[in-house]
Amino acid sequence: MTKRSRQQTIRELIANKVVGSQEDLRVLLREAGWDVTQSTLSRDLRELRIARLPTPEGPRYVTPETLGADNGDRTLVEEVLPQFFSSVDGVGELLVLKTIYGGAQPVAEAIDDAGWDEVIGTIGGENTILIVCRSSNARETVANRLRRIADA
Amino acid sequence: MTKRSRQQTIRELIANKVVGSQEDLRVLLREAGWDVTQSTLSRDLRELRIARLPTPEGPRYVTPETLGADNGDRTLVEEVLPQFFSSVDGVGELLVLKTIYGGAQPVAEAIDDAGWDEVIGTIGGENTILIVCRSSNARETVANRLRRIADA
DNA sequence: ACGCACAATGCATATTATTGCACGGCCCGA
DNA sequence: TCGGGCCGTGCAATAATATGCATTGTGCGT
Repeated sequence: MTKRSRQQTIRELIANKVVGSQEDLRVLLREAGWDVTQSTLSRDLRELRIARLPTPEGPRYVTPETLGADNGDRTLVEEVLPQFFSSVDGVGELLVLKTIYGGAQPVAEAIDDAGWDEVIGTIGGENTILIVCRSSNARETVANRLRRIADA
Repeated sequence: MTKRSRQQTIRELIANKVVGSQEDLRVLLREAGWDVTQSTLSRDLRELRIARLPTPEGPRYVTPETLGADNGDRTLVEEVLPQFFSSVDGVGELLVLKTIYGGAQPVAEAIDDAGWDEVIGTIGGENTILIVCRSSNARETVANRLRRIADA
């Protein structure tokens, strides 16, 4: 009955159901025994810092934790690189790829998944990825490939 | 002029400015040389998976990546290094800088921001930073510089 | 018990976002 | 060269969200 428990319920609903609008949420809450207006929900969501994320299937409310984790299913280098790419440079067998802040992790993962022969492994920080290549030559190849993909 | 570059610009704007509405974004884009309608932005934001997060100061658009780490303080190497420095060592073009626990991230960022020519890139973990230098020689230069700054 | 302060909420409305539809440009195959 | 399909976009209508203001309830000090 209290505001706090209502907000707790909201958290659970958001985590477990598809909530596309505050009106959706209102209905779910009614089934759970609460009856409040959309205004209240707007304020609740703000206090809970629950974000609204647009998706191909329409808007969805998500918790910040989910937001970080749910980067969708975009694991293709071709898809993710053009969005995050900043620059590429290197020395010896080492390639250093820079991305916009927060982009290193997803891009590193995508490169890993690509399974390129020239690449031995990757390490991603916040905005920098270290790519260890098989040779200096391989480094050039990969660098060029990355540049081409980034420009797509 | 292309959709992709526009979306790239959107990402940067979202990352660096306070964007509270699609109309805000429209204005910023116009200053950057694009002129599109709010409808288009609605679609762009969906494709970019940029979320709208309610805050006490009103709604804000944020990238999923940004959500986890909100650090607005610009930091100078001279400021953070003496505070966190532990040791520096290396081999070949690689420099390994150790800091006290938790210090790697801010220091790595500060070094990035410094924009030293000898440095190709940095990756920070919890208490260790890997610095990729342009050459073995460059590594020496940087190592000495770091030591000097750390002692200040 | 009274009255004040303040949190919580609803109501009405302002502000924002989404979307159906249509149109123009482009690329491709015949 | 001529369609045909498709992508990107604007426009306008619709849907959804945020908020100013009023009201109610609750606790507290006197």
